[in-house]
Amino acid sequence: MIMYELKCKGYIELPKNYDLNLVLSVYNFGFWFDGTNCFLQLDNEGNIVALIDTSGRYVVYSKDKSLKCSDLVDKLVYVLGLNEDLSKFYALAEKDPLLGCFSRKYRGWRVRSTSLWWGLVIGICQQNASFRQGWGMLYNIVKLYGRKAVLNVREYPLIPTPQDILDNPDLLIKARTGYRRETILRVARVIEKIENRIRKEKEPERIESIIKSIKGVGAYTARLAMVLSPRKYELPPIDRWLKKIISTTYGVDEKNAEKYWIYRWKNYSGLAALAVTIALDAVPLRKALERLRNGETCPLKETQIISPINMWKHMK
DNA sequence: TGCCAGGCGGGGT
DNA sequence: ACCCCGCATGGC
Repeated sequence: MIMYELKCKGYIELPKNYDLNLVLSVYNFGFWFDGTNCFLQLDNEGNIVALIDTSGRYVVYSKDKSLKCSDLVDKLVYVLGLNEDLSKFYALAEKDPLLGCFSRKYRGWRVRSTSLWWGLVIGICQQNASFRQGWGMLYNIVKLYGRKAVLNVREYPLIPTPQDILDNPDLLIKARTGYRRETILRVARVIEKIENRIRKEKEPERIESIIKSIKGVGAYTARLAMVLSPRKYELPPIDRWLKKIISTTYGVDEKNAEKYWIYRWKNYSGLAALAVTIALDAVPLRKALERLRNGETCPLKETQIISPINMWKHMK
């Protein structure tokens, strides 16, 4: 249990074209977001966390009381992407057959960024599994390892640290991660070194290749983690699902899908890839292709199916 | 029941 | 550069 010494309170000035409710909702769990209040972990260990509501009122908590409030708030601003100008991305999306609707109705969306460690675990859990299965694994991992933050009288689950997982690797089996377990353990062992090597790198290709040096982490996982953690969008995480969607939508051969995607989305290729999963509710490939045929490229409002936008309602 | 998924690496050509 | 297979698990 982590207790906190320092509290910094304030009110976020919300930028134009920024939808905080959307940012907090997408790809979140019910134990972190309830529709109004959101718990955010701002570091690897959970020593710095925040509560924020959809109006922008926040409290940042730190275990170390010698830290400065302004630095803590900077972390919050970064995680929420408050300084990120995506007007170019949404301009490209406007006339796109996949993301046209998304750009009109959801242009307030930003990535809610996480640690590189957790970004990689997210990617690994998506490998060769459906959206629902992958996020089920992640839910199990957070719940089973049981790291917690105590704020006021409430407890919030924290992401297990790499050490937590190395201390009790068998919980990964219980979390139903299957053969992905070995890859998660390899990441846990080297993540600190990887982070240090990446720190001095700027080029996305270099960063990707450093991350890919971990066995079991390929282009898809490395690139997804680059989108989710350091907000680097140049390289798209393209899996079988998106590859097929690209080739049917734009009429390009599957083996040219990535090249075409980058030509189309420039330095926002990674962001666009993630946005498509939101726009199509991450439905399995068959259904996604059917929806494209019917021109249904906006997220659905119905709450029956679990989707990136409403999974917080289902996974509490 | 027996497939087959938002990957990946190893082993073949 | 390709192609092909197996891999835990869950859903259909």
